Amino acid sequence: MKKVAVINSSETCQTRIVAIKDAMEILSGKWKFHIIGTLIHGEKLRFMELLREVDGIGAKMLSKELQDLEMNHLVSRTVLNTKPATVEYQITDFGKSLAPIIDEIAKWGIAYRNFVYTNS
Amino acid sequence: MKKVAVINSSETCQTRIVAIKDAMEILSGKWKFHIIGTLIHGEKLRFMELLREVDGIGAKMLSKELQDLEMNHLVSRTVLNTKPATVEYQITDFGKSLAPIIDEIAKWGIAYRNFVYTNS
DNA sequence: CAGGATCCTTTACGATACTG
DNA sequence: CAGTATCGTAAAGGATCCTG
Repeated sequence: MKKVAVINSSETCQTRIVAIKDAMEILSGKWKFHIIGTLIHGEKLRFMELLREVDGIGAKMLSKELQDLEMNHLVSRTVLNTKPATVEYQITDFGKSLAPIIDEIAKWGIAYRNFVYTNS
Repeated sequence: MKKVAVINSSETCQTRIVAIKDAMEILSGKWKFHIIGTLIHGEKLRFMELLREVDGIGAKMLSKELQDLEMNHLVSRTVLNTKPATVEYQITDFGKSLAPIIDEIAKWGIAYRNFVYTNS
């Protein structure tokens, strides 16, 4: 009984560590959260629109990050047959499940500012 | 009235972006969450203990990350006058405010696994 | 318009050896 | 014990030019 409990708790802990590693691997980098945040906000954006809205990013980075996000099922990509071709990016339903994380991070970032400001 | 609303929402949006940038700057890297998680779990750990508990990290990285975290008020460092000197690291109260973020990320990491597993 | 190719700079990270 | 110094590699990020 005790043994089972220990094993379970150990497994839970390992699971958490692996889960955090997974998540960070997918979400790491300078731009992921900005892109996702932008897409959650304004569904269906074209490449150029994202390039403008995600402040400071370059075309290469945006392209690469979008591919990553698409590969991980967080963003969908639709090519419209116009000419010249336009492409629409959209957050997936699963991608939307990141909203709570982004909210928490934003909240904490604000709290951090207040804290540093108050204690300096 | 409309104008005020727009300005407010724009300011709020900017604030969020900056907050996320702040937070990610402080929390980015391969090890921050693991170290913080470990310290939240088991208050008062020495350098060597952390080196053992944070799986895979090297002394140089640990040292540098701890300095970062201390500088950002997330971790406190206490030198005990024993010989040879031992040092205790401890999460600060403010550092503990990261717990919700870590929880959300861990939750999401698990959900991600399930999602990918189910859709593949 | 949407991006790939190329080249370059800068960080991140890691192994090893060494010191108070 | 708790680090620092040094060196080296790999990955991230960016500027510019080019193409269907």
